[in-house]
Amino acid sequence: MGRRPLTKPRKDASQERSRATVDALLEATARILVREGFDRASTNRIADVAGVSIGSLYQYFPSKEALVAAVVERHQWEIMQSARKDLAVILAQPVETAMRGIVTAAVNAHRVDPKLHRVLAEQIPRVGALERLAAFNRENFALFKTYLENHRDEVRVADPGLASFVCVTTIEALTHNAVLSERLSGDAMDALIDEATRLILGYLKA
Amino acid sequence: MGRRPLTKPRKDASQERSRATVDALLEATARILVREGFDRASTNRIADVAGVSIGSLYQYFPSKEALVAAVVERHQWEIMQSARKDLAVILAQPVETAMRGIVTAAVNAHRVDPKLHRVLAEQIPRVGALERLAAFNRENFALFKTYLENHRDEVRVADPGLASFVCVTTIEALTHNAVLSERLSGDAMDALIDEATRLILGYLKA
DNA sequence: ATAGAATATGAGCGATAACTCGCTTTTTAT
DNA sequence: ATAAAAAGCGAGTTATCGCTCATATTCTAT
Repeated sequence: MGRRPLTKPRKDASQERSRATVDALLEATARILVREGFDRASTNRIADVAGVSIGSLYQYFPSKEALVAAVVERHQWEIMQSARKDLAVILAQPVETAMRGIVTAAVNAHRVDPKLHRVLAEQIPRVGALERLAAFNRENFALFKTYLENHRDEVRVADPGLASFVCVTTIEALTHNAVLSERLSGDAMDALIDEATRLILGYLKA
Repeated sequence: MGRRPLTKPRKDASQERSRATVDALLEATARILVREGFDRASTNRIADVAGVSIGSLYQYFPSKEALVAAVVERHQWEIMQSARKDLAVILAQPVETAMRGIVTAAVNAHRVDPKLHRVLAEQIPRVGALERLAAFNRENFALFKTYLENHRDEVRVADPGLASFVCVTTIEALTHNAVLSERLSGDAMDALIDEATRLILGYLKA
């Protein structure tokens, strides 16, 4: 009887029950990360909070790192959902409105579970998930650059690559800091969006 | 015989020999952080690399956290050394030259042991050292705000607090990303300084 | 020279972490 | 009804980590 992998982590969950288990694990991981930080998030504790045995955890995730990476991936997917629908519209518009739209979209993206976003941004670079984050940023960069090239007549930009680096970095930093600073009353947020838009437009239009 | 603290970590090192020990420990910690990351930097390993016994480590640092915090502090002190002398000159100048000076100073500050800077920025927020970093940023923010208020006639700024947040965040993010991105050939760096200066000046002068 | 203070040592303790494995229970398919 | 596959279980293994302490060595002052 060739019994093979009983402890070797399985890839997918085919039954309804197991899908619920995986979900509970992801949810528990996110909750513990937010409430207690990465260091307190032991696999035993995660399984406990999820109401699942430690053995089951390792049926679906080969390591703690894989589990955290899955949480990161899921969060980024949700952020992308938030941005994608706006983005299609935005990229078809002239710079004045497009830039304001991009800034607004960035703020909204950061508002998807900001506490989780913070802990992932601050404490997770250690796991390989850093790679995914970098890829995510590269995609934003490429999108922005393409937009600039397509609207070259509206802006004064010598080097679209450099300008994209400047703009994407700036927008990301401003929205990130603003949302995570608890300085985020609705009015303050609107003011921040105004300022960021002015900043970027002033730069692009010389 | 009231024998008191034999294992209770001592505060300072009075003899030459012990000062060398402390220094070796700080150096070893920085080296391991850079080459292997926070997680591999166990106290036993640090002591080993420093060529010092684990017992001696705990004579001078009450905990691993204290040791890492000391490394952070030392790095920030070195950065401040780099910035302070420039800053006095800069803050007495009109915005056009001052902003370029600030951006340049920020770049130079990030160039003090950039690898250590990266690992401290990325992996250390967990220890209380995060507090020191926040304080550091708050100081930059306050300095910038004061400058803006003193030069109100040269710029068009409705809210100096908001404008300082925007400028400091932007400069920090741009220099941080640029220096840590290995995109740092001398020419590229100069171009980045130009762009950042234009960005900030365009914003401040409406 | 010598006593006491300062400094250095490293085996080992207690805690906790990630992860395994033999086994039971539930579901699916026949 | 029943066998096999899927899912679940959790005590226990292994490893390492931060840190202690009893003791040894070196330095300073008299």
